[in-house]
Amino acid sequence: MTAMIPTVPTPSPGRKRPTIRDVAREAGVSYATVSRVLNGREWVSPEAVRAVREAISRTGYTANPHARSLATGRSGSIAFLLTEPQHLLFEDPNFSVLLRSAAQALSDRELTLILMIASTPEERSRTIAYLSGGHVDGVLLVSPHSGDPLLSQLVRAEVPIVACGRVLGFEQVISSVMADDRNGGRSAVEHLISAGRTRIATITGPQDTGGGVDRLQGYHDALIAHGLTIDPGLIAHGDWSRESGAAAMRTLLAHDPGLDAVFVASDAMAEGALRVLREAGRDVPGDVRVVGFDDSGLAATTEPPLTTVRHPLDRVADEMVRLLTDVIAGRTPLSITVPTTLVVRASSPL
Amino acid sequence: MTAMIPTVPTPSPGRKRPTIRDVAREAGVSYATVSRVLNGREWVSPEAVRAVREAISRTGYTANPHARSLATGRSGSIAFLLTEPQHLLFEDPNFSVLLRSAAQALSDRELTLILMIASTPEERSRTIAYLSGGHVDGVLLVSPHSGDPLLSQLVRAEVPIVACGRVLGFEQVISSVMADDRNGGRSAVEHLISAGRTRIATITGPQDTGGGVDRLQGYHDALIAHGLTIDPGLIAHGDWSRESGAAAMRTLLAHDPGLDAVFVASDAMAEGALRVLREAGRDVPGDVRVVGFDDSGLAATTEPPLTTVRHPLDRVADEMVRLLTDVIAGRTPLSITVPTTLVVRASSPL
DNA sequence: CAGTAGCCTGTGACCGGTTACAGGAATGCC
DNA sequence: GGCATTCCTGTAACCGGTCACAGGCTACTG
Repeated sequence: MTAMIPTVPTPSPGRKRPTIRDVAREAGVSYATVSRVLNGREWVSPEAVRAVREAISRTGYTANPHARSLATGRSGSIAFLLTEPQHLLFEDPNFSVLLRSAAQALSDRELTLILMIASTPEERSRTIAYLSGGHVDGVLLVSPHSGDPLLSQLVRAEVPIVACGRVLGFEQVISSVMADDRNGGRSAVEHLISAGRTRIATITGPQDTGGGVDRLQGYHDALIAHGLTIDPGLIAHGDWSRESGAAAMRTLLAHDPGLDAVFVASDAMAEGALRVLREAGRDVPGDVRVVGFDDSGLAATTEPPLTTVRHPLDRVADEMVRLLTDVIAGRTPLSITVPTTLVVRASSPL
Repeated sequence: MTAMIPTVPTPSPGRKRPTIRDVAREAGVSYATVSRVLNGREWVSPEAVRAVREAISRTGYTANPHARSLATGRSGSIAFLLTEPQHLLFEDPNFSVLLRSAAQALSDRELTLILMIASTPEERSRTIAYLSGGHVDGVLLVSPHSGDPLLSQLVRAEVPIVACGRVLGFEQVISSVMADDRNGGRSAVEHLISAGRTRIATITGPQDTGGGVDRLQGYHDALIAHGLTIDPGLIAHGDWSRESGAAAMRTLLAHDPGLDAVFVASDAMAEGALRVLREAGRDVPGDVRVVGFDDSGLAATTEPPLTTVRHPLDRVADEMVRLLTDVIAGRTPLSITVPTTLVVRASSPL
């Protein structure tokens, strides 16, 4: 398929842009007819269509988006809202990938992506005002924490929302798309168990996020299913960042120097954990096997490359956008789960 | 400064949003007066101001952005346009940092950031149509290549633009903000020279970008200033990506196995180069010193940590936004350079 | 006291689309 | 031929703001 790039007949500079009435005059029809041709949902005679089409290309007309938004009440744009504290935002390639995929999915539907970052208090209040002010048709919410007051304010303002990840406590009001965190976690730990490891630790994410809770639950599931006991001392918490992963790993090693595997709930934290293990003289995967979560860009380039659970963010973004258009159209809240798969690399080979 | 988060009195759900006329009725004034209070650039009596203020908070009024845009001809939004091929976009934390900083700078000026990614041909044509359609007030252009047809189309459409990095061939028509690439490159290479290295190679960026050309020029400057000869075999080209850096390093080693230093024009490429050097059994910095460019998030975590030229992207983003508002206001094209500094780490210590 | 300058306010036109409504022309059917 | 139906089109109202203009009121000046 050769992509024809239409050479837009730039409206002669200086003069102001042609309006629908200019086109109408040029085509010898009324402006309502032009509008009808543009939207194509009402009956228009073939000749009129042709005349309008020609007039449009002759004048280089493009619709004024603001006028259209005013008349229809839709803006054609969607906010991509990040609420994580600043330093986490871009350390992990995850956000970037999700952003890129969302941009693509929206663009395919002729929607535009407005990026909003609400880390600081002023940013947050500006964000609320903006979003409830009707600037956007809907919101894509990234990794929200359940206690965040932003959530209830958005819900109150009745802005259509789809979140990435389950929003604890808001399952009935906020639609979401999540990876199958629980089964992903379970399969990661089962992989470690089937390699014969028995003193398996985990570094989890924040317990006020769906991913944090569910991945830990998967860890429990696997241990219990295989008759292993759960040692609270082998469970450490992080905030998804590298540094928190490193710190958690230090804690775990202090508690049990003989642990022989770790399931880490994000690749960024796993990267920190690997660093600490290396510094502590442990061989990975010989002494300690490590499995991460996300299969982000990092995973292939850590030392050693990381076995991890693939979190299909492109799929997630796609489903989020699809779901959001449904929610905008009036659908009741819904949660969608997309499957995960284990990607085996050197940090825990087959 | 305590950040007061105003509790927006959400307009009672169900009923539709109050308009300026509702507020006017409530306050007992005409709607024009309300508009005046809102914009605050005309004389209004103190009592009227108070009455309107109260009516606004009582009704929970917020202005309809589309109506305002239609009337004023300004949208209040800026496009952040990425034109790099997809795989490069998010591998390098640079883009993310620039994006984050730009979002911040725009938000401070009550402008919103619309993210546009134009990698594929359809995306490009959609982008052109969108941008020349008057949806946005201006465009922030990231690392454009000089041959890109998008450039001339945007210029033709008279969209206000500020680019990140010099746009070769468009210096007179497109404003830009660039790091001091040439002096940055020069200082990097002088650092290597002062460490006594003499067979200094370089891996440059694309030669149709300002950064690519200028950083290479800095390399030339330093060698010439210190009486060293320029060996074309010690100059290799990359596309900013890790892989291209690795490939270029292999080429260089093949040409001159005895080279004792490399200046790499981006950290991502430097990361690839370090990997190849390690595989080739070279000690860094013992056998080969390496200096990168950008001081991106990668630099501190490479093995060994990378000495690099700091590219102050937060400053750059800030200047871009400031300049763009000027350009929108009618300023003639202008180029701004922000200084760089050398950050010394283990890959080429003092 | 007339004239004028400075405040303040309301009316109405306008931005550029969408869409309800009414009506004209052509066709089909009795 | 009369009438309903279907197709097509134009007029006008509307979306919710901004802003030019005209005009009223007060206060100051000569």
